[in-house]
Amino acid sequence: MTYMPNAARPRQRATVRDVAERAEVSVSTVSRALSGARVVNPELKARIIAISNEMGYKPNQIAASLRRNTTETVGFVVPDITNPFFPSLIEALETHLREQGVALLLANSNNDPALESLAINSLLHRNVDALFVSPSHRERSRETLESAVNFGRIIQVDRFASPDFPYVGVDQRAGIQMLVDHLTQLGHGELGFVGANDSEWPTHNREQAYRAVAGTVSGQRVLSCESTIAAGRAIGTDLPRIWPGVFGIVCANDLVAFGVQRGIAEAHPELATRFTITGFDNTVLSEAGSFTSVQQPINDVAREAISILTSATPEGTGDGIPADTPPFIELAAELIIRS
Amino acid sequence: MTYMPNAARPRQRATVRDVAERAEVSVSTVSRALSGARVVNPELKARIIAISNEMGYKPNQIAASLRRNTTETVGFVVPDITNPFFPSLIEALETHLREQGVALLLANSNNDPALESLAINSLLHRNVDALFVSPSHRERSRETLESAVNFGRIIQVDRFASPDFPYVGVDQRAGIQMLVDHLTQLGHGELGFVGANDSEWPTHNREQAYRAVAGTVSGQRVLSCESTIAAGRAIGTDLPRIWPGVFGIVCANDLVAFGVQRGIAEAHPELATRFTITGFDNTVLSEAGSFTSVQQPINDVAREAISILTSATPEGTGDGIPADTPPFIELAAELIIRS
DNA sequence: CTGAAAGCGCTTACAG
DNA sequence: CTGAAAGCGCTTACAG
Repeated sequence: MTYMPNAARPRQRATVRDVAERAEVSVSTVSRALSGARVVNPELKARIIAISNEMGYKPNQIAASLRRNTTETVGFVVPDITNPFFPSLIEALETHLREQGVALLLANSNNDPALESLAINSLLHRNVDALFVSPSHRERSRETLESAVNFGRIIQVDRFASPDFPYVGVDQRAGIQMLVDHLTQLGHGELGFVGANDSEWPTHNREQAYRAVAGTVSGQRVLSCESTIAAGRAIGTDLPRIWPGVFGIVCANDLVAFGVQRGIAEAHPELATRFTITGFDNTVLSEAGSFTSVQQPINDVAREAISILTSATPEGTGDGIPADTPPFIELAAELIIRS
Repeated sequence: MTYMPNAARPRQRATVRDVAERAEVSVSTVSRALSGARVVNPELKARIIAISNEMGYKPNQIAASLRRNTTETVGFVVPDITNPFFPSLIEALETHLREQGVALLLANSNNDPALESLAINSLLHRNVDALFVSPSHRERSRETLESAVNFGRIIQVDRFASPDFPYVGVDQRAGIQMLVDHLTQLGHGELGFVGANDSEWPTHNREQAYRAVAGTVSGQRVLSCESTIAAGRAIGTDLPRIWPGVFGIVCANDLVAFGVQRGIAEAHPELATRFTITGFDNTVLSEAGSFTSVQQPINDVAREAISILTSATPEGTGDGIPADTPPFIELAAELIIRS
């Protein structure tokens, strides 16, 4: 009951030394027996393992990290964890990493390049073995990333900001092509695109793809907004006035699509059935709104991103300049059609 | 171009020693100047800071962690990151932690107590300073948690499994009361509850609250299912047959509510407008389905959970038995009414 | 106010 | 196959 600061408390966790003393061997032998890094006499090994289990010994990963210069931890900086796409991606990454005993340090940049910079540096200084990042800003994230170029293992996922680092994402253009084809087949001669947004790589890229793929007239029909439900809703409210007679709407992502759909339903319920709204990312929102969307192969993206890491050639000039240009991988997407 | 393993590469990062040599002082002085842990001659301090910046020196947090026995990292084990409630909670926690320079190690247990056990131990062995966990299972998570009792700083958030650790969540009963009152005021004399689920603390608790709060007849009208959209949808499809004449439906959470709503809309569109479905957690799903839900004070939950940590008395017997019974905190929820 | 030294708990050359 | 020793990069009593 007396005051007892942490430092004065009896040590809670056994160390290699404790195990070594109990087993009457050297710490080296304990370490080797438990890590399997080197051959140890089988009987001795068994005895050490038994004693170690008995004592509930677990190696202190921090000490091991310091010595081995590897933390078995990777960072992931996402721009917006409340966009349901990212939890799915986090889940996929984590599942694959767990198999390799790697843990995930997560940071949310809130689509703010300044916060992102802090987050990236925070994770880097925690000596993550690798850093996955979906850059918040197509242009303004670049500087932060490139200032970390001497740390070799940064992988861009889903969003791209710098050619100096590998990228794994989805083939946006093919996805947009599928959406435009789908709308056309449904009889929508006139199309429009909602959610152009220069700051984010995917929305910007989808806009570009749309302009290239839709017809001359439809290709020019583009509205910009933030990638939020609220922004989409505001536009949806006005859409029949802005583009009279246009009912085929390609949206930059599910957030915007969902908002547009709701805006129309609220302000123009009588027109709702004439519209066909499409999204992108096939999140729970497109399921919610029952609109067509494009499914990214999230598991493959995660696996590919991780494999870049493990397959990375240990070559390099040693001064931070990689031997080859970093891979830029775009995986095929799938159209998920809904009523 | 020649093969050069990592170990042979020129050291990338400056260390205290490098800074000390360049500044012609001892490493102790560098450490003190940069950490501010002790008074250092102001001019000297300024010079050291300048040199350190120039060299781009950043302390290796792993080494500092080993020495100080604190990692400035906390773990958070969530049961289902694809339930939009948890990303919101993660975001809130991370925001508050960031202010204190603490990073978040995230693990997803996928509602699986076995995975959860692995995740908890993985984070513990990484020496997190504290561990937040939303236990996957009301009963089966308990053993895992209690086996970690010698690690003092585990906080249960949103879900409860063991009385040995603090808990912060929402007042489920008050929330359910508000929902029942709301439905009654809308003229629904007969109510039913969908989504009873013994394995999860919140759904179980909400069911209990519902039974206590709804009338004698309504209180017995309870259907069990998994906490997923799909399970809710399956029930929704059958609901008019199961409970004819009952149109006021309290659901265990937004996932179930959303599913029920869709199931009804798909299978019985003519009845859809007669139903009033309510959810819980006020996620994007209740926004999506435009149904009434209960908003948890997520920011307060996060803040409260963190403050338990910092306000923890350093008392204790030193053998893992805390001086008092751990706090059990239920914060007030808010009814969000939608059409 | 500053420095020399110890030590956090591991892993891994180096000898034998 | 095993042990004694060095060392990862810090921080912090201990002396002065």
